Amino acid sequence: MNRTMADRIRARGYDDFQPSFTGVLAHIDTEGTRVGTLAQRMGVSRQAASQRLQEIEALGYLERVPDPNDGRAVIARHTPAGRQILLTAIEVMLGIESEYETILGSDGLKRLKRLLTRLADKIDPSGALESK
Amino acid sequence: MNRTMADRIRARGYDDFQPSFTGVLAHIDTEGTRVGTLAQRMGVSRQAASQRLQEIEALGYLERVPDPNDGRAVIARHTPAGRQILLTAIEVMLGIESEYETILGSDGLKRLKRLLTRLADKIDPSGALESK
DNA sequence: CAAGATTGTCAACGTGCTTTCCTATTTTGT
DNA sequence: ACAAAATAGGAAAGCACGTTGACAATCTTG
Repeated sequence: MNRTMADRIRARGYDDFQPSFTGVLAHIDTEGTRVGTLAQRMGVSRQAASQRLQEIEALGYLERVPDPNDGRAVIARHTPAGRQILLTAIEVMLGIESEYETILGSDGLKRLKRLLTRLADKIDPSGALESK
Repeated sequence: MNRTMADRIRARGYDDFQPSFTGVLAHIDTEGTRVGTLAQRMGVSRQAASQRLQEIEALGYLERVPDPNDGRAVIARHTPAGRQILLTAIEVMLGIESEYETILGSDGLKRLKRLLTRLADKIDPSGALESK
């Protein structure tokens, strides 16, 4: 699904969009999000999150600003272009979901989501990383 | 799930087992399977399949023999050690499934599988590769 | 206020894939 | 029968995305 999303977002003119971007964009809130928090939400290391962030920043969809409350921290937030691409991504996602709904039926899709959510919540609650 | 499997298979003494191996091992039938067929089943390029095959062969779980019916082709098949590890993998998989069953209930797991299978069958029937 | 913890990053490397190019064999059309 | 085309497999290079280890800067504590 993620790959399909990336393909279609690219097809809409965002040539350099990578599958890994969806996770980043989706986990940054409107007021911006710190790198560590983002990494946690994505279930990857801070370093990995930082790398994606840099790539996306280079394309102009995000910017990194120092956290006023913590000199160590950096806050990533959407640029206008980023909000634009986010809207596109949401459209694309809804489109894909509606295709799934055609295949599974409205109830089927709902049940699938519920089952997967339940599983994801119980299993490996925050990824296998912080076990360290 | 795949990562969990690999972790547990490693924990059972197969130190060098990689997550990508599950797909390979699972798609090779008892009489052996040609590289191209395997690639198709795995949904990757022949080259990728060939690479995994070489890694697994180096560890002694598979062997590659020339196809007697086609001088171009190569057949990959399990070695005794390969059948051994395959049994382990199946045990591990059943273990994981039973954990899922605890979370979702027996009916829940069955429904989940059915929904996912239905989706997988309709979507991208043989991977986005052979569209080329 | 020194000792320790936390935040982010750089650098190096691992895994799993793709693409491009190539050889060896088989199949086909005439 | 045989050249032309198709097919099977693989080597090499590169890419996407992650990891780990080491580090400087800043914050928090005893």
